[in-house]
Amino acid sequence: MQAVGQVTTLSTIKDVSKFSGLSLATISKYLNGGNVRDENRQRIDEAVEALGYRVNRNARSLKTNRTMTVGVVMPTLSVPFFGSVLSSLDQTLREAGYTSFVCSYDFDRDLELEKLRVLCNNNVDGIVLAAQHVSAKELNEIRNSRGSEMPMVLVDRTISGFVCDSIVIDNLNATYGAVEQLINAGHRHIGIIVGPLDISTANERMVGYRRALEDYGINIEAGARRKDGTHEDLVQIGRYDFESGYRQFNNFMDMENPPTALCVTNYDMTMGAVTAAHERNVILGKDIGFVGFDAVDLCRIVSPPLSIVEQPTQLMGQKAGEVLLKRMAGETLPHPQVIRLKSYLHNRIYKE
Amino acid sequence: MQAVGQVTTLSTIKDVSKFSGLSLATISKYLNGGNVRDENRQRIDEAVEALGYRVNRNARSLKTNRTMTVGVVMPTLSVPFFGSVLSSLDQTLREAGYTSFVCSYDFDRDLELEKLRVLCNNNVDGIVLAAQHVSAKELNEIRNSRGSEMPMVLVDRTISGFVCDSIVIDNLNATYGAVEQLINAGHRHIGIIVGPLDISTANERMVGYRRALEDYGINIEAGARRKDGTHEDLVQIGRYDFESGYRQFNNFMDMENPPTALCVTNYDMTMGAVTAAHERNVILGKDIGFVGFDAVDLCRIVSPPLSIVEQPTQLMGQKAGEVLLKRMAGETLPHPQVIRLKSYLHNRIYKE
DNA sequence: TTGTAAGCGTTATCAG
DNA sequence: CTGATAACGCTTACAA
Repeated sequence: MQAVGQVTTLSTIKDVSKFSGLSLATISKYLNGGNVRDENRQRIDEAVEALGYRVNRNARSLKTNRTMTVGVVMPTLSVPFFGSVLSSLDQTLREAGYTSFVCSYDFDRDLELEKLRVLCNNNVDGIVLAAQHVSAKELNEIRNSRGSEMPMVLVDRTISGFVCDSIVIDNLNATYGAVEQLINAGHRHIGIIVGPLDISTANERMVGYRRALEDYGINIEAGARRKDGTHEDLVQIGRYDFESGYRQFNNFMDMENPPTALCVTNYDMTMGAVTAAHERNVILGKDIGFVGFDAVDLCRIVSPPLSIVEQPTQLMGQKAGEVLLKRMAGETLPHPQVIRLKSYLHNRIYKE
Repeated sequence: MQAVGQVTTLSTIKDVSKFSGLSLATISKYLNGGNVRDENRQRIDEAVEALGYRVNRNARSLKTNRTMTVGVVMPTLSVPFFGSVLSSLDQTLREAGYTSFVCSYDFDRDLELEKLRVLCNNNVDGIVLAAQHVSAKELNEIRNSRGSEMPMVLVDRTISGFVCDSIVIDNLNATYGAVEQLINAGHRHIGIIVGPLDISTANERMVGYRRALEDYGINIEAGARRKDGTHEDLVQIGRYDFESGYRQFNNFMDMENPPTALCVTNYDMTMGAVTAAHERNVILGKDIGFVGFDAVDLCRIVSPPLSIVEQPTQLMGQKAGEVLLKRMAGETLPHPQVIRLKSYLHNRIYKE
């Protein structure tokens, strides 16, 4: 090592050893909860305090093969949904002594893979992933890219063909229930704004919509024709963002024969739709039947109040943490552990 | 090592060495961009491929004292503002070969400190922090808790007394400009909803408000009296959340002598205020002068359009990355490097 | 260009 | 209970 200025080199166990006159082994043992003579206990404490010693977690990890960290990979950090999941996930893991590090792949395919790989190389003890583009094959490869199988839990979104612990919402029944409520309120001409169909949640939500209509004997296409005679589609596919909700809502309203009710299937799109409705002076719940997603704040405040599907984000994070902790502790559980959480329908019927 | 089941133990350079018949040194050198004979190049590539070798970054870090990772600590991951900063920050760092790991302290004081400490112990090469509760003394301690001074950049929020590179908004002039515009539009009785004053941004925004009024010779207290004769305060302190904006807006409207114009100083509070206004049938920009913050989506869509202060979140993340990269590269720059970014006032004057 | 060997800061084994 | 000592997987002089 060269002398580079006045660098106060970080103190190690070796320094603590010199300072206290005890051996490395004794100190390490004590620092890891072992028993030492009371007198030595004090000497070590003093030395640690005096030198400002802090364990080098890299060195420790190299030796123990554990980092006590968990990697979390999310599509974005700009939407409240994931933030809320993260918060309870982090807390659950923290209570067990783990730290979680979050990465966003910003909806990007390559980045999704890269982030996962980097985490593995950094030796996290487990991974929580809200997956989108990555394939079952790639995930298997990643999971086996180290000695023992990397503990892994999928949240919110799953990847078809990839057998893995996962915590998801019962998306199918979420939209089923929402649409059913609209049907019960007398609607027969119901539209839906869904997300990109390569995302499992979007797919499932659409299936729930279709099934509800089927079960009640309603033809999706019925009555939806454009001026030029072609069919109008009551299923509008958005990108899970504000713009999509805004635009697709307007698309619906501009139809020859607009739906009398609408189901909008995530937070941002719900915000977009509500904004568009406000702008057009369409009163949701009154002029048109409406069920949104996630925007629970909003439904309390808008008048008349909106019907909203609420997803248990906190619980999702907590469950994900719990399952991951078990896997990391090496508990043998049936594989995969799939937990499908129920969403809650805030049902607000409009009354004159 | 004991034989624990069928664990395919992860391959190391040693394995690559055996497989290829070359020495550790040669392989390491090649893997780090050094020159080897073409023939050996191939043998190594083959071995790496065959064994699925991946470098153990812990071991590497132990040796090199670099991890090529950056720790980012934020108050929350549930608001779009930080998500947007993170996105460009991550990209900037990634282009230089660094990976960023994000932690949220969920507005919690203890957690804020803990996250910083854990990151240091994990040997990140640098830290980006949006600080709130932590003191200058604590930050100095953290910055010096290792050999060389830990490169560190503050974003959005600063800590008084802590000398550090920081990328912030010119908050003072942001509200100054906003209030000035309201004054120019003829308002003399102007209220503001600010955030918690222990957050630097909130403080600065309030100062900007006060100074604008002073400069134009307007008395803040003028005319604001409650029914019981006490003063009403045109400065309402919220918590930077939706609820605060909603409630404080209503507080203002319920005053004996409500302000004729309002400045609301972050995204969530702006959303709350807009919602409350909508609910009360108060038309912002027409019935009452209004300038919000951050909610650029909204101002495009609401009618009449809102005046909004837009913060350059992307640029903030990018600049933070750039400064941090320089520090991590050991460039000698004047310390501290403080970059104060201008916000942009979307000025929408209401016309009948 | 290649190989040998030392050492990064820990933990863990095994005598004392 | 304590203390030498050998790893952990990698990088890096230095020697060949």
